[in-house]
Amino acid sequence: MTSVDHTIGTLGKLTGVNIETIRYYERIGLLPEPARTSGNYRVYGDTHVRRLTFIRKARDLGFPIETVRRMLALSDQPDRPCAEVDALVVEQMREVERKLADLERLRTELDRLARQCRGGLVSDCRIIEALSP
Amino acid sequence: MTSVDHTIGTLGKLTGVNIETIRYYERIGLLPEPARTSGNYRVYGDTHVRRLTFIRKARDLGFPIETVRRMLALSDQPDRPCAEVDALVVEQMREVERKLADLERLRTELDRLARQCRGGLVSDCRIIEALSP
DNA sequence: GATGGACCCTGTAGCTGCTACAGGGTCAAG
DNA sequence: CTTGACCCTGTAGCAGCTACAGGGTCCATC
Repeated sequence: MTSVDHTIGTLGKLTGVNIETIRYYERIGLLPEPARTSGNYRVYGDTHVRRLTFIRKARDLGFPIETVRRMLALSDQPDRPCAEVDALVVEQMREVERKLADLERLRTELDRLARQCRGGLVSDCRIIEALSP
Repeated sequence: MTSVDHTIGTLGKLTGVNIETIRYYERIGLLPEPARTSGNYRVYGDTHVRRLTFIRKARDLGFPIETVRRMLALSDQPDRPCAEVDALVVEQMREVERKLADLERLRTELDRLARQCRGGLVSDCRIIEALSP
């Protein structure tokens, strides 16, 4: 079993997570507090690398912090049904789809707006007009 | 010229903007400070209604506050080229398209993840696995 | 052993765009 | 004269970081 120790800087490089963000995750209890050296430096082991990698991947998929927290809790309880994890993923899918729908509506609106520009002066700008009552 | 006066509550109802938000817009200098009654109530006129409607529509299109501010400034200078307004719209389009692309990538990823669930226990959950290093 | 630079520490404030109080004042109807 | 609906200010909170300020540590080099 090869267990390597890392400073916060190394952990950041290994996982691609900003140092300040790592400390933030610790503060909100997402990442467990690591041991300290005599000089009060944080010392991370392989568990931390794994956990932080998990967090980063989940965050990259847009999962909110609180959902990541629940996922981590679940992954610590191997005898729970996988369906609980799946439900979180499905909920996130729905959320993403809601946002996609919103943005698509926006794009349509903006496109219509942009097409109305005929050059000229602000005084008879259709865009400004469209935004006015 | 019919000029009607409104309290903040009426203005909110007319424009669909939350009262607290209206005060917030005033604080950040987006909506000009209105006159006050002897009892220190804000009194809004038609200009305020127009301006706040403009703000709301622009915000609904996702324009950031600072962009709305520039748009309002432009709409106050009728002799400037309309192209400056158009540029803001085009930039917002790009922003929306960037976000759409991001979300579409997310949806694909999440979809793949969700499909991997075979039921069973967390211990051999593919989703958890996929998020682990 | 002194010095320099790269790294680490804590604590706090800022970002966006609101929203939600707490703790008060005003005003009109009944 | 009281009740209730409205208004006021000021401040804190949300998410999820990020960016300091003002210090300490560690290691290599002179």
